[in-house]
Formats: sequence, C-alpha cells, structure tokens
Amino acid sequence: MAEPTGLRERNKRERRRRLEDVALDLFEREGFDRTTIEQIAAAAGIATRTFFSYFASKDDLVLADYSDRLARILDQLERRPAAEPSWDALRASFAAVAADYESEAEHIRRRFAIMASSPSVFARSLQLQAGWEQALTERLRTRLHTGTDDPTPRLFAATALAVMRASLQHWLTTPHAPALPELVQQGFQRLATGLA
Amino acid sequence: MAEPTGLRERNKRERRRRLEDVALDLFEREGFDRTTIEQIAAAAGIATRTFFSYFASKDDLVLADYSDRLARILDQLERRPAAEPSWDALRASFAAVAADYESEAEHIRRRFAIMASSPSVFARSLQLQAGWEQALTERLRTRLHTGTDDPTPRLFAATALAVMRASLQHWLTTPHAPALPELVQQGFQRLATGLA
DNA sequence: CAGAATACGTGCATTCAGTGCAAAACTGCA
DNA sequence: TGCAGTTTTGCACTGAATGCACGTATTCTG
Repeated sequence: MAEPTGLRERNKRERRRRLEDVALDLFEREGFDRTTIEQIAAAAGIATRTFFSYFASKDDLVLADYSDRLARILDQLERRPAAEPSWDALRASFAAVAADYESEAEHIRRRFAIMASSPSVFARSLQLQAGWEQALTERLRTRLHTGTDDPTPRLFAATALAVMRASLQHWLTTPHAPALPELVQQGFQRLATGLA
Repeated sequence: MAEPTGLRERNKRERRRRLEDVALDLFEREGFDRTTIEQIAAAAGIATRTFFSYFASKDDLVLADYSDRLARILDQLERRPAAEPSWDALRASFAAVAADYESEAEHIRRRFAIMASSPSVFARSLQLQAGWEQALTERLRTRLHTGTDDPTPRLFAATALAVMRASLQHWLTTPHAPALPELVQQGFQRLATGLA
C-alpha cells in the first residue's frame, strides 16, 4: 500500500501514462474525432482491445485525473472548522483547490483545448462535475445537519461549483486574467455580499 | 411564415411528434439503452435511416424541446427594465420560466426519469445548458456594458443556471416540495442576502 | 393541368466505439 | 521449474452515426 510494489503495478502505471501521453499528442495533432482508438493503441504498443482495460472510453482518457479533484475539494472542506459558516468553508476550500489548478496550468490548458474542440469530452466533464455536485451536496448536508427536504446543501454545492467553473473558464480564456484563486475568492465574495 | 402551409411541413411535424411519442414509450417500457433506433423507427413506421433526418441522435430526441427553454429565458430577460440590477432581472426571469416548468410538470418528469437512468442523455442535457450559459453570458455582457475582461457576466449566468438546476432537482426529487417558482426565488434571495 | 425543379425518404455500405468471451501470455511465488 | 492468478489479446458482434445515390412525392411555373 505504501510502495508501488511489484513489477506488475509498475508496468500498468507506466502503460497508462504512456497511453495518455501518446493519445494527447495524437489528439492535438490530428484532432480528437479523427483519432481512433486503434491508432492510439498502436502508437502506445498495445492491442486495441487492451485500451479498454485502462480507460472506459476515449473521453475518459482525456479526463483521467478528474476524480482526484473531487477528492481534493472534499479534503479541503474536511479541514475547515465545523463551526465555520458553510459558505465561507466552501470559499476557502475552492480557493485552495484553485491554487492547485494554477500550479498545473499547462496540464489543465492541454485538456481544456481538447474539451473545447470536442463536444463529447466536454459533455463528459460536465457529467463528472455533476457527480461532484452530488457528493458535495451530501457532505454539506451532514455538515449542516439537515435532511433531504432542505434545499440549501444542493443550492450551495451547485453554486460553489458554478463559481469555480466560471472562474476557470474566465481564467483560461482571458489574456492577463488575475490568478485563479483570486478570481474564485472574488466570485464567492461577490455572491455573498452585493449583487448588481 | 404565419400558417404551417403545405402538406410537406404538416407531415414532417406529425412524424416528428410521432417519433417522440413512440420513442418515449419504448424508453419507459424497455429502458433507454435497450431500445435501438431501429426499433423506434419501426414502431413509428419509418426507415431507420430516416430517423436521423429528424433527430441528430437518440439523446437529442429526449431533449427535443430543450432549445425553446433558452429562448424563453432570454425572452423574459429582455422584458426586464434595463435599469434593473442584473441579479434581480435574472431572478425575475428564471422565476417566470420556472412557472412554465411547473405547468408542464408531467412533461418534465417524464424526460427527467429517462435522464436519471441514462448517463448519455443526462450528459447531453448538461451540454445544452452550457450552451445556455454562453448565450446568457453574452446577453448579460451587453446589458452590463462590459468587455470580455469582466468576469461578472459569466459568473452571474453560471450561478443563475446553477440555482435553477438545483431548484429543479430538489423540486423533482423531494416529496411535498414547495412550488418551483418559489424555490427559485428563495434560491436567488438566499445568495443575494445572507449565506450561512 | 402538365412537366420541370426540388425536397424528402430510403436502402446500402461503411466507420468506429464499446462489450463479451475464451485462449494465450505473462508475472509472482513456492 | 512449475503452478496459480492476472492481464493481454484476438475475434465476433451490436449499435450509433454518416455519406452517397436513387427513386418517389411535392411544390412551383407556365
């Protein structure tokens, strides 16, 4: 559990990474739609069929590390004091995660470019985010000690993610944009104080 | 332009509607995934190939009337006084649209059930909503007289849609939930005043 | 109302994603 | 070295979606 252990694990990890590298390269050169899984597999030196034991779909390959992000958000939220107002806790958590994004800017930009050019990948990313919303909602529900009849947890989760998404979009598409954590903070602030 | 005119148009409309009816029925009875386009076409009395001249995909069939909703939102927004604060205008617009939803409850519930059971339809709906977000953002930008360097329009558009989505979700999944327009109003209010 | 122009439905072939299954290859360990 | 468990791989198959060409129904023009 601590060390990567055997050669088997190591190989698997390596292949997975290579698949990702090779595929991203092909996507950028040929376009996502014009790249077939057969080509990717061939370029990575594995059988076509094997591709699917590493990634469930072509879309998922692009978004391979997406699930980590949810974990980071929940993790940050866990560290906030229980007495802190939820909205403040969310703001702090998302700002912290935004800092992560900032430090991986190149990685993010690469995927974002593919997403922007490929509707199915984009749709898939939204779907994953909806999963985050659900998880966040549940977490907030326990935090607020409310039942499913209280709309607040979902409202907060949905809104917080909307702020994050809007900030990210702005940050990625606007030249000379402020740093992402700042955008996120401002976004949360904006909603919490005055709306014009 | 005023009247439906020719027989051609009439037939097309009728076929489209029949496809929708027949398909929804099949989806509910057999499940979305287990229903093939071939079956739908056969049940509607057309050739398989012809299906695709009516709907671009199986997903789109379920969400056929989705684009109207964006039009309604923008339309409502258009009617708000230009001097009104944007957030208030959004709240009023979405509340009005929520009333539409309320009156079509059965229609909505039917599609929602399919969405909930079929990831691809759900993903598609999110994708369409992202399109709304873009349109709303642009509309708000002109309303606020700002350029693309101001994150506000996108922030407001994304947040407003999040409130709408969260309210809808709550309304559809919670027994004895308040009316949708009320939920929406409260959601907007909640964000504009105090966040706990 | 006849015949030309056009739009629409349809069949066919094809590409490609994704899945199930069973055999073969490989790894880790005794 | 040989055994047990896992992974890779090939093969066959389903089903969505697209391109193309042909025939038929509709609309327009005179």
